[in-house]
Formats: sequence, structure tokens, C-alpha cells
Amino acid sequence: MRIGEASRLSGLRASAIRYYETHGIIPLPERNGAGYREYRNGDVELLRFVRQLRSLELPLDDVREIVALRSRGDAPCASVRAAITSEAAAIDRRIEDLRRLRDELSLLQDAAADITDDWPTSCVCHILEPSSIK
Amino acid sequence: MRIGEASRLSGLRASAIRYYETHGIIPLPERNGAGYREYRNGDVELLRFVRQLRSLELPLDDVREIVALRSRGDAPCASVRAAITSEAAAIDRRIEDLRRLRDELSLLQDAAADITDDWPTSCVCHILEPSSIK
DNA sequence: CTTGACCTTCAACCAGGTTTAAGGTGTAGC
DNA sequence: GCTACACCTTAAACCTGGTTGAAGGTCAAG
Repeated sequence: MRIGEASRLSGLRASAIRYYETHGIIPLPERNGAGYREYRNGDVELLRFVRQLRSLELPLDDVREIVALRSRGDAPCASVRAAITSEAAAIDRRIEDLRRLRDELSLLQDAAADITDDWPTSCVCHILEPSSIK
Repeated sequence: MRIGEASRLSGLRASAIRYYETHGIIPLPERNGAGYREYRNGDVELLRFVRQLRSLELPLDDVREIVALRSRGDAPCASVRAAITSEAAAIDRRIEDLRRLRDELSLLQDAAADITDDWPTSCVCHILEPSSIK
């Protein structure tokens, strides 16, 4: 199959597939007479695997390493596990950051609503000026 | 004060301050005889204000608009409010995405732990192969 | 024989800065 | 007077993870 179908089957855009190819994530596919890339079912599985790793927000460097191990027949489990663990920790931190940020925004929204009622037009920035939030 | 101290006082890196300057977020500062940027206390306050807006993850375009309103003496409240509201919604979506991702990673971590116990060395990728998670 | 869907490569672009190269300034110690 | 060092300047390249666009080739249907 050509890149369009591989794209549909894998859920990756054709441009992303080409990008992965040039950046050493996936091997160079064969070409047909017209110079078009030709993919097999196994290639599509690899593309899905990559998509899955990326959907976990693993950085491409990790993905490359994992895919390389997989293609060598080595067990990528150890690095997959390590990558997943550190990614999980990063996501926990990220969620915590965002939760704090969200709380802060809620406070600001409340403050902003009050300001609307009391001084509709005259503030320079009552919402965010240091005096009003700290 | 020069950019180093403004950096320390504002919590922004010198390179970020220069970046904001060239990208029209903050006004051009004065220069001393040697061509060094000279900042005053009010400039540092503006830098802190910018840092605060950025810490809310507002895009620079929004920050520029808000800072421009602030410097004109207009009330940036309405745009600040709008930016905060849409940002809050974006953060809610982002948190939800990350939570789903985190749940998925937990499942994978559990599966990975089982695999360690049962097949410590032989998997090609029992953790992430389609068969094991879907 | 032309239209349209598909493919190719290369280069530029996005955010939001950071890093690096190559150099100027200013002060302290020797 | 020299040198080491911290600090500053600019422009340009680099980062992630691709997307978009230009300019063109391929191939089947009508």
C-alpha cells in the first residue's frame, strides 16, 4: 500500500510518517516503480506502535530507542518500562501544576466578576495588579 | 539597573527579556553610555506582570495585547477576563487529557510489572504490543 | 487529453524562547 | 600596564514535533 492508506490505517498523517522516516524512527520503506513508498501490514503495525508511544507523550528520542530495540528483536520492555515510569511522574507533576494554575485562574475569575460589578470601566488592571492578588 | 539585575528581580531570564523586547511585548528600555539596557523599578514591575501572565500560560499575543492596554491606561480587564476564561477552559481540557493518559500509563505499568515477574527477558514488547493492551 | 487524486522533495514556518559565536565594557588584582 | 573575570551586546542557529506550501511527477477515469 502507499502512504495514504498507511496513514489512514495507522492514524498518522502522511507528513508525520515521512518525518519519522527522515528522523530515523522508522526504517526506509521500499519504493515502487514511480518512486512511491510502499508499505506492508507489518509497517503499519510499527506505525501504530509509534503512534501509541507518541500518544503517551514519550519524546521522539525515547520512541526511536524503543523502536530500535524492538526491531533488533531485543526486549524493549526495560526501556519502555523506564520511559513509562518517568513519563508518569512527569505527568503527575504536570497535572499538579495545572491544578494549581486552574485554582489561581478561578480566583482571578471571581475577582474579575466582582470588579465588573463594582468598577465596570475604570480599572487599569484590578484583576492582575500585584495589590489585588497578593 | 542592567539586565542581569532586572532578570534576578523579575524572575525572567535575560534572554527572555530581550526576546519580549524584540517581539513588542515590552517597550525599548533606555541605554547607558556603553549601550547596555537600563531598567527602572517600574520596568521590573512590568516584567513581573508579564511573567505572571505567562505563568498562566497565556499566549504571547494575548500578553502583548494586555500589556499594550495596560500601558495606554485603558482597562485591560475585559481582555484579561476573556483570556482567563478561555485559558481556564483549555486547562480543564488539558487536565482531563492528562488524567486519561495517566490512567493508561498506570495500566501499562501494572502490565509491565506482571511481565517482569513472568517473562523477565524474552518479550519483544509484551507491554505495548497491540495484543497485550487491546 | 484533461481532470483529479495521489505521490515526490525541499524549504519555510509555528511557539517561545535558549544557546552560541564573536566581540565590547568595566573593575579588581598583580 | 596587563590580565582575568563578570557582565553586556548582536545576529543567527537551534530546539520539539511536526505542518504547510511550492513545484512537479504518476496514473486511472471520462
